[in-house]
Amino acid sequence: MGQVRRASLKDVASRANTSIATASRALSGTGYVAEATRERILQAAQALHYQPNLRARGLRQRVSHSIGLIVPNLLNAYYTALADSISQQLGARGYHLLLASTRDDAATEHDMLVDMVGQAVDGLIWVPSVAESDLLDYLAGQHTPAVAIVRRLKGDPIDTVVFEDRAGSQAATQHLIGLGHKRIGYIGGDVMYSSNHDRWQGYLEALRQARQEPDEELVRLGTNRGTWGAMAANELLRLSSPPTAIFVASNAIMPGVIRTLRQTGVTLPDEMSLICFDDVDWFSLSVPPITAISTAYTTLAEAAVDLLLTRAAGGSTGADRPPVYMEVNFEFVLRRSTAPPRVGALHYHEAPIPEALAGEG
Amino acid sequence: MGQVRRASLKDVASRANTSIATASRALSGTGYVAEATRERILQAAQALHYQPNLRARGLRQRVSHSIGLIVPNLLNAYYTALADSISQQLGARGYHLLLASTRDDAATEHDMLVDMVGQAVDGLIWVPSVAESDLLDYLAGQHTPAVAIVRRLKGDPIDTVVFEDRAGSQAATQHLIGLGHKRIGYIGGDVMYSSNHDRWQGYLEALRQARQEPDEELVRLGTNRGTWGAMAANELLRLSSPPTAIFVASNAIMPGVIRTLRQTGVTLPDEMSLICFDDVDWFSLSVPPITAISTAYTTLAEAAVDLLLTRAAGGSTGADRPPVYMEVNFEFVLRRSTAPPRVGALHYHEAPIPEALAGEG
DNA sequence: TAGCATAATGGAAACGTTCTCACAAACCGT
DNA sequence: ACGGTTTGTGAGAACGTTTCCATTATGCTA
Repeated sequence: MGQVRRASLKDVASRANTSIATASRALSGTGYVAEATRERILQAAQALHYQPNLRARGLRQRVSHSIGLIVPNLLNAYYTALADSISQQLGARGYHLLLASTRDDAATEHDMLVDMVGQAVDGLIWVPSVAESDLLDYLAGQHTPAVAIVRRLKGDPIDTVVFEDRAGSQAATQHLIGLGHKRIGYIGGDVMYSSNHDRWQGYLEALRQARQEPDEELVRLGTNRGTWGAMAANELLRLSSPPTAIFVASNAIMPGVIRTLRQTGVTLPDEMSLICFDDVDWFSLSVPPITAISTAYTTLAEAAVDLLLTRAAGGSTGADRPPVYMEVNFEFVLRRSTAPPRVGALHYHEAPIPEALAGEG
Repeated sequence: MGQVRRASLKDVASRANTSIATASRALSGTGYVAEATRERILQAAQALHYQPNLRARGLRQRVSHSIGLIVPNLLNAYYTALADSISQQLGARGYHLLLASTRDDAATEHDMLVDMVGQAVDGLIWVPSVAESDLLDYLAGQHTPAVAIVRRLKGDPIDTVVFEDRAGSQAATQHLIGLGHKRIGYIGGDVMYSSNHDRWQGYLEALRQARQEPDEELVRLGTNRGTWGAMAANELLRLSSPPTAIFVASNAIMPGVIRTLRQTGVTLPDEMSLICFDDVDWFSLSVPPITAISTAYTTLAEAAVDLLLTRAAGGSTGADRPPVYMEVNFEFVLRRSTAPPRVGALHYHEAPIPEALAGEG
């Protein structure tokens, strides 16, 4: 009639003919326990394949050594790289990772967050999908520290680490301006997300600084998806005065843009310059290779984990210090998809609306 | 001097002037509780922002409603798509996801797995990095059900869901053979992993069926990384009698292969046919678009979750039924990177050893 | 030899739940 | 008026830990 459950400390203790308390001490290495007894206990534990129940331990110690990560999805290389990096960081510091993806659905996001708090995570790393959230009060009420990444919350009420969206975007646009472009298109995601908002603003800012009047026609705000890129690029090309360069604000949008450009026979970089915020590996293999603003995922991950764990440790380091706001540097990666504008008008073939791409699902 | 911890059931109960037991019943909706009392309790819970501690609940109920996922990394689109899909599946079924990535390091893998069992997950979805593992005995001892995905364990001792590595590989090779290729190169990962092993075998099998003598010179087994692809492609090109087609066994290897081909000026598909096991979105944007064997991540994820949860539910469905082994279908995606071999010898430029690519880290 | 720190042990409380009971009150059908 | 069901409630055990505390040997110093 072998037991049908995992061996518990009680089992170990009784097999080693000792008390639970002593067994606990022996295994955790704290407090007094005679060498002989320790030996017996260790052996018993070994024999029973004893594995401490971290859930119970967490309950007693009120620390779970686990943190939650909430991202919109795992299909965009953006979040994937982040998750991988964060997972590494946490592992190295003895923490477990609970992962949830929200598909940018507010209700789902709410549920997952509440749920993670329920799981008693020690902290939360969170890509918020909304700028203002009742979840903040909630988190405060539950005494669960959280750090926002990638996207900001209004007023930055909690620790925040984002990329230099505005500055990077500005640099990209300036690059195009510097090449002599007068009509620069912008294809980006929904500006309700701060990252998209800031990139958009960076673009406008650069134009203003160069004394170029922003043309609303040239700005296409949609979603961070390949399908949107295809549509938006099509629209830009059909303008009576199409752009000579396009700044794409997310790698997820790029496949659609490139596809449309190919289908319409517009050549890069002669007839159209193309630059993207956010570098992914296949950009360097594209024909021509794509110039991009590269962001340091690892740095962001490190910063976020650091911030969170310090905050979670609380007490000593001052749990009530004001929220920290950080931006991690971008890097300009010059490749071959940008060049001075060609003189003369742009001609392109009539293109069918491209079919859906394998997007973020 | 407000409380510095989360509100517990006790707090709710005392605020509602009732017992813990009744509060529990009211909130869980089980058993008898008077309407008036229920009202009071719900209000108290609301006021205190009460959130049940799932850790404690799990302890008592011996069910955690969480499952662990162990993957080699999250930078390869392969595992990323899988993780995303599994995360969706689990979320929909009310389960939490604990994620760990091992970097294919056996020691790390061991630790993470033991750790997850310690967390008392209800089950494990696992990409094993070794074919035989003492972890199996361990899992059995801990009564933690697990399903292996992507890679098989020797003898398939537990539920297993993999892709049709062998058949897909065979189909890819047959495609090249059908085009008339006589010298088909193979670039793949370490065959200690069953997926790589089976793909390699599928390739050999196809050759044998076509009465082609496999040439060891043409087979390059290394790692699933871009850097390896670059090296291996270089080696193949330098052969006195180079291949006219290359079968690449993993998407992660492709960037390096393509880079080398570009650098040496070998044109696709005229001078070299290229086909890849495992389709990723940028293949369709490559020049030319890459022919590939596409695998159904979502299907695999669904199957794995189904299998695991049934197993975890145990009892009713027969917890002791023999392990299930499943393969999920591949799809052949014909694009433009494959063509009949060109007559005449292949010429290529001398190429430098390409620098490291952004690989799996 | 008394006094006292040190070493070794086990009992029991606590963490926050759920859930089995026992009990009491109310309501029923005879 | 009586046995029986239904309704409502709370005490307390249990889940598997850690940890505080009390207890007992043991060794040492004065």
